Amino acid sequence: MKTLKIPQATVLRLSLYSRFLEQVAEKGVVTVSSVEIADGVGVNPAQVRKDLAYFGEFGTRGVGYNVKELSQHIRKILGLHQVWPVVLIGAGKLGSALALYEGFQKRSFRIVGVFDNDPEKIGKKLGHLEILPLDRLAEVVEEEGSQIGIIAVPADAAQQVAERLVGVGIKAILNFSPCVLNVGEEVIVQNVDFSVNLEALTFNLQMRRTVQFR
Amino acid sequence: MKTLKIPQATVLRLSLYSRFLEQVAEKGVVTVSSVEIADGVGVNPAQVRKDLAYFGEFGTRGVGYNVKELSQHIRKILGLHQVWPVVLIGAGKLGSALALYEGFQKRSFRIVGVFDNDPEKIGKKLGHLEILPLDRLAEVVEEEGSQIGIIAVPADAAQQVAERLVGVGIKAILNFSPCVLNVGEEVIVQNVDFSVNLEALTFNLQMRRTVQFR
DNA sequence: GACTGTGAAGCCATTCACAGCT
DNA sequence: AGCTGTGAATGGCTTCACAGTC
Repeated sequence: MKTLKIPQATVLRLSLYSRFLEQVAEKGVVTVSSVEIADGVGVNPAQVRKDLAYFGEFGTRGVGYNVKELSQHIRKILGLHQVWPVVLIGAGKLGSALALYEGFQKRSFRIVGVFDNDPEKIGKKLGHLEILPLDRLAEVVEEEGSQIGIIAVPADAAQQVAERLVGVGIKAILNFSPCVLNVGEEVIVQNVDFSVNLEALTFNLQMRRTVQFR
Repeated sequence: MKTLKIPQATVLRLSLYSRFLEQVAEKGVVTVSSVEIADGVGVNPAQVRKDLAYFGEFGTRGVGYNVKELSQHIRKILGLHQVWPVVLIGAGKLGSALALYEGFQKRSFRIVGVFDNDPEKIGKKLGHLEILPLDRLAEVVEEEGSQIGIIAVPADAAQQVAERLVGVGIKAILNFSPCVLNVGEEVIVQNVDFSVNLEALTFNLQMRRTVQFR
């Protein structure tokens, strides 16, 4: 077992496996095979086995994988054995929805600060959190030890916010704004871009209309 | 120039090119090179040229691409020369944020119906749209000719909603719920999954702490 | 017999490098 | 000289196929 050079695609799938395993664990299932996991998340069984094999030998030949055990392993691989304090920039409609989303804590994330630059919003509450002005960002990041920031501001402010986040020591950004952020190599960015995904749908719909498939 | 077998990755990038071109068009720029586009969206210039070459020869050697012209071409390739009527299921926090998001119309999408099964919400307004019960779905889809549905409901309802959408003739689904949908081959699904993306961040943060990079 | 772990093969996507046009 | 379009080379990811284990 050696680490280093894990395909990005593998990491994304681990997340899916993890959720699937927690689902079946709730139903009381004790053992699963790679075929069951594969069916559950819509991939090839060999893929599942290969993905897991990057990190060790978790299964038993002839039997399969112990659900609880594998679930724990994957959570640890993904770093979810600890709680991650996250700062959220942008308290608009999307930002508010994210701030109030209960699903984060189930996956081991905790929003520790919500920031906005609109004086109208500052001081208001989102759940148990008060919306703070951006000047308080550095302070909160330091206090809480946040390494992750979520950007939920309009496109024209996103780059500026990104730089600010990097400036206060944030190491990873989840970007919901519809633009490409320009940050140093050392900062990890993941984009959640609905338009891009919607447009993949329209492209394919159009294709099917003009070209004959299978 | 032949169609068929366009890499999925190419389609996603086209969306980025499209947005980038509209940005620079607003600034009055007339011509761009593949290098400028590449820098703008963070990819390799050869990639840009290859992506575009799947669909024709849009550039002029020695000069570059005409911004307006290329922008139009790409919009057409993505199917954005027409307006797409979209139905949205789920009027919770996320659904509401999506219903009120102004960015969709800039990209040629129009939300034509918002649905929920919570009697508390039905009848309330989201912008100019009234929240409707799910029984009205078939009617709206038919009237508006929607082919695209957005799922913004909790995980435990998502599969059921997906089947309902397929049942009324929806051909493509943008899924915001944290689960893998099981629908027929003929339905196109794109998942927007924040947890998966967040967990890619934690994985990488953890990696960097334990393993030495470059 | 059932299922994992894994080398090898196959497939797809990205990047290089250069001919060809302006 | 500058830049596109593209075959060839490379790199990465997925799937196959089977030896190994229970």
